[in-house]
Amino acid sequence: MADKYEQVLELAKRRGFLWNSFELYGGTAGFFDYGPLGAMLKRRVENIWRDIFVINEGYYEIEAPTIGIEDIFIASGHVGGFSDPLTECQKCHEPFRADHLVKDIVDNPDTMSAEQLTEVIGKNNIKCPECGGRLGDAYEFNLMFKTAIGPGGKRAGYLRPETAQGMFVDFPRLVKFYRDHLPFGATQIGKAYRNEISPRQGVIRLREFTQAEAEIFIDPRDKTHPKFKEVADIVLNLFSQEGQVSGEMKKMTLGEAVKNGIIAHEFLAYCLARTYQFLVRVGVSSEKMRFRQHMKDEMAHYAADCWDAEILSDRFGWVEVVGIADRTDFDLKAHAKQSQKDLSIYVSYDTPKKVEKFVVKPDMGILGPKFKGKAGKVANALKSLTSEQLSGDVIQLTIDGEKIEINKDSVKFETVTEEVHGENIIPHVIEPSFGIDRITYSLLEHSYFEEDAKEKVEDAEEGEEEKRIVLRLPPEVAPVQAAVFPLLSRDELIKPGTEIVDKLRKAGILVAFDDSGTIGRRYRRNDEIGTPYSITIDYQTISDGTVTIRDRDTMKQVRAKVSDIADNIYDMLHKPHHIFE
RNA sequence: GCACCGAUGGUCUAGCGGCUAUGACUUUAGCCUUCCAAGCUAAUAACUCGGGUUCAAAUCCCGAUCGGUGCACCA
Repeated sequence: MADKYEQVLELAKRRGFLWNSFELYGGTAGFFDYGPLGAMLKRRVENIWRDIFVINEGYYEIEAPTIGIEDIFIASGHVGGFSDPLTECQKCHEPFRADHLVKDIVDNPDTMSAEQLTEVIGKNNIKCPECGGRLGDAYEFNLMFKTAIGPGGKRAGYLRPETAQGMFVDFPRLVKFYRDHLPFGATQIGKAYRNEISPRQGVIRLREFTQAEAEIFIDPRDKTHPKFKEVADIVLNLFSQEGQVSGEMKKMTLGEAVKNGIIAHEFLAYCLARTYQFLVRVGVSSEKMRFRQHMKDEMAHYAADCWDAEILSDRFGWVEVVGIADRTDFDLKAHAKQSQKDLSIYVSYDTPKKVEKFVVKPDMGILGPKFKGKAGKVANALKSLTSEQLSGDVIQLTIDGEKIEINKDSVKFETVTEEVHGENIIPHVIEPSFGIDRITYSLLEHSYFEEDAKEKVEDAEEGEEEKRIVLRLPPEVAPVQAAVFPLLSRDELIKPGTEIVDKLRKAGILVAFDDSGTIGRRYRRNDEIGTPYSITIDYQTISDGTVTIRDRDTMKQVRAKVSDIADNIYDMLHKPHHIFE
């Protein structure tokens, strides 16, 4: 029996949503093309993401290169950590995970370098598990695609394995753009690349994929969110750390979840809410969606909390489509270290703090001429003294083994109360990271229905069952937004049809015109690509200037005036079904 | 990557050493047709690729590629 994945992919291939890449040359695993309808669908999904995160949250979008330089990925840990140690049999050329071969001999093979692993393999005389041949030196197989920048191959470049680093690297510029004010965020929608050893699961695991990521920089002392109230009552399917131990999912409001400490803080919970709204809006079923918290050992050591949005797919089970993490200051610190640049931001206190400070002011006008080259050292020595040590008439110092006496007139000191208005901190980062391809596949699967069509039509004949394939895409994401059909392929009906097509196109609506075959067939053709509205021109159109508009999901029809057809369709794309109610 | 299984028009499929390679649906052109695909006529369109065995290979053998399943892997 064909499962849902098979059905969806068959439709996707046939109608131009998804194609295996390079099919002409036999194809290559891990790559997919978006066909005409798929590319449009994906764009619409991305634009809804922009509407939520860029327009409504105000996290502007940037665009960084897809190739990164080595420093970036040394800082991010991808050069060192984003790899597996392999060793190859010299005889049968079978590759093995080097750390797995020695796991019975040493305690923590996953922390060992390739050289160390080679040594262990040599000392213990480990042979190829397949043919008993000698094993070669262990080497790191990095999951990043490597390339060379410029001629000569001297500078290494890597295809980015995530879009996130672009925002981190631009941090100093972003700080200025947002005029030194936390919180702020930047987003990026773009391609990322991972040279998977063995990609399977079709469109779920790709070697080249599209990510939509936001990096939101917040003040670590305040992880509340000003708009949290708006989302506190949203109920989500939460699969917490505890829940995973007991095997229990809980429906809970975000307000409760934060209050009970299940979600670390408001800001993260807020991101979960917007993620939920995004996924529902593009057509993922809320019934087949959950938020799963990373287990302690699954989370990166620096992460404060991490939740994945997962969708239930027929074949693959629960699939991660979004990761939402509080990454703390890890990334900025790593880049600060690697680049030797200060990546902190000055934050003001609500009320200035009064700080008592002991200040020593050596009088260089006296010390300078007296000590000449040593004056600097003397001054520094004085600055480190306490008020007791400075309070005598004569102050004793030892500089370079030499005893020096200084008159009290040469140095002034006092305790002052200073107002401190703020401090430099390294922001924490909240990172929602979306796998656009997986989301696009998910909504196709969740929108795919095969149903018995006869029940729906009013004057249907009893008896014969007939299958109708329909993609119940939200009108907002449907690639083709309206279809125009002359009831019969006759000139007197075709002409008003093409006029309506023009009208709709001028209104920015993607519309298809179809006059081939029977009307029923044309409805079905459009049902299976999710076209939400079909407009049919009949003889009544000629006499009274009305057409029928048919709703994809209910197959109901209403008559509407040609004169305001563009407004009507436009409204319905954004406020679904209203003229059918 | 390994092991097992598979690969025939756009889709599904028949063929299992000997043909001009089945059939259905789709698509296209035309006819018919006043609202939910499969009425009529016609057309287009396929043996995954490379070797080998044989007088003869879609069919048998080997390899590659792609796909599925299990193992491994999965920031």
